[in-house]
Formats: sequence, structure tokens, C-alpha cells
Amino acid sequence: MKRTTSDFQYSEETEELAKLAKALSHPARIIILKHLSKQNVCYTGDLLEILPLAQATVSQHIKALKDVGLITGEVNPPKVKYCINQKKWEEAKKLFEIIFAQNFKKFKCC
Amino acid sequence: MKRTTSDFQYSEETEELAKLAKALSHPARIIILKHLSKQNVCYTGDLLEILPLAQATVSQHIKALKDVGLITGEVNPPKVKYCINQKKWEEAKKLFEIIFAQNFKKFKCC
DNA sequence: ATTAGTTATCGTACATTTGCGATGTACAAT
DNA sequence: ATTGTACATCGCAAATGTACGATAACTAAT
Repeated sequence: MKRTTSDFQYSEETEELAKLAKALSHPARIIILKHLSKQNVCYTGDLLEILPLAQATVSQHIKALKDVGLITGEVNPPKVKYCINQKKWEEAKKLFEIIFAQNFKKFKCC
Repeated sequence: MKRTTSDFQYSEETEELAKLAKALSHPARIIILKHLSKQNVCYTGDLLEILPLAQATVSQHIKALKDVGLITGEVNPPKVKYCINQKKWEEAKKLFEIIFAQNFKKFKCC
């Protein structure tokens, strides 16, 4: 029963969910997303005030969220305005809903 | 996780969500959870067949899920039976629901 | 006691993430 | 042109994650 790792591929959905989960896997990025989902709009400076991190580090976390598509930035000199990317946000919501859909009410496990 | 402000602490909820997201941040662990949530019960051997990874690696991923509390194992010699930990599963579901609750219908962003 | 089956853990190598200071970029105002 | 503001990126160090072969542990059956 050989398993050849080289040609194996996870499904698109699985890969996407894993990527989104990774984006949520740091407290600072959770804070950023929660802040954005409440405020609807914010600037890097706002986040610097609520996070215990250096500016360079906050910028990195923002980049991670941007790279996965969960937020978008709009240059608004000399600031940059960030928002939730609503389309991706809904997509993420759905993917997490799917995996947590099962509720097990009638089963006894270990 | 070094912090400049040494006494800063993220909230329990934020830390917990980040930990759960980290548990979901690898495709192999997504597969394991999906399989368990469908099958309700499974053995390490079952997972070896559906994952492109060595036994040691699969065992590590299982451990990661066990450590965060999402699954439980019951020794059933010579096998080990795994299940979703329903209580933690529901907790995770709620935490993800909370962060994705916002839906932005009436706002225009960047 | 030995063997076979199943899974966990150890040791190792390599990749990625996290954090920060320093530096670079871009624009506005002087 | 220079300065100031806001933010991104670079380069580095430390920590953490990923993967695997080898080995250990544990039990059932011979």
C-alpha cells in the first residue's frame, strides 16, 4: 500500500479552508478582523494602538490578511484605509459553516 | 510569542479562537476532522489510507487535534478509536459563528 | 517467549512564522 | 529641497511547524 505524496492533491475547498484558518490562527489577526468587522473601516494607526506589537509586525499581520483576501486596502495618503473584503468574508463564513454543520446529537462516542 | 508590552494579554476568547483556527490550518487536519464528522468514529489506519503522509506524520496531526481538544481517542487494542469531542466542537462552532456574524449588507467599503 | 499488528514518540532536517529595528517609499506641507 | 507622517519592506534571529525513518510501547495470538 504505497502512498506517493508527490502526486497527491487536496481538494480546492480543503486547501482554501486551511488557508483561511491559518489567517485566523494568530490572536493579533483575530483582533484586526474583529475590529474591522465592527468599525467597518480602519487605519493601520488604529490597530497599532490596540495591539501590543511593533509597527512592522502589525504591518506583516495586515499583509497576511490581505494575501488571503480577507481584507482590502485603499491608499488614502498619507494613510491606508482597510476594510473587510465582503465577498471573501462570506466565502470564509460558508466554508467554516460547512465543516461545523454536523452536530452529532444522537451519537455516543469515546 | 514575544510581546513588547510584557503585561499585555489577549482575551481568553481571542486566544481560544486563534488556537482552534491553528488546529484547522493544515489540509491534513481538515481531512481528519471532516472524516470524523462524517464517520463519527475512525482509526488511525483509516486516516493513513486517505492521507498522503507517513504514519508518524498522521499521528502528529492527530495529536495536534487532540491537544486542542477537538478530538478524543480511546485505546481499543491494538487500535485507537478517535471521535470528535462534541463539546469542544460546539464551542469552536460558536466562536467561528461569532466572528463571522457581521454581514455588512448596507456598507460600501474599499 | 516470540511474533505480528497498530499506534505513539524520538531524533533529525528543513521550512515557515513571528517579531523587531532599520530602512525605503510615497505624499503633503512648509 | 527638506521635513514630517504613515505605512511597507528588508534582514536577521528565535521559535514553531512539518515530515519522515527508526524505534518504542502495548496487546493478542501463537
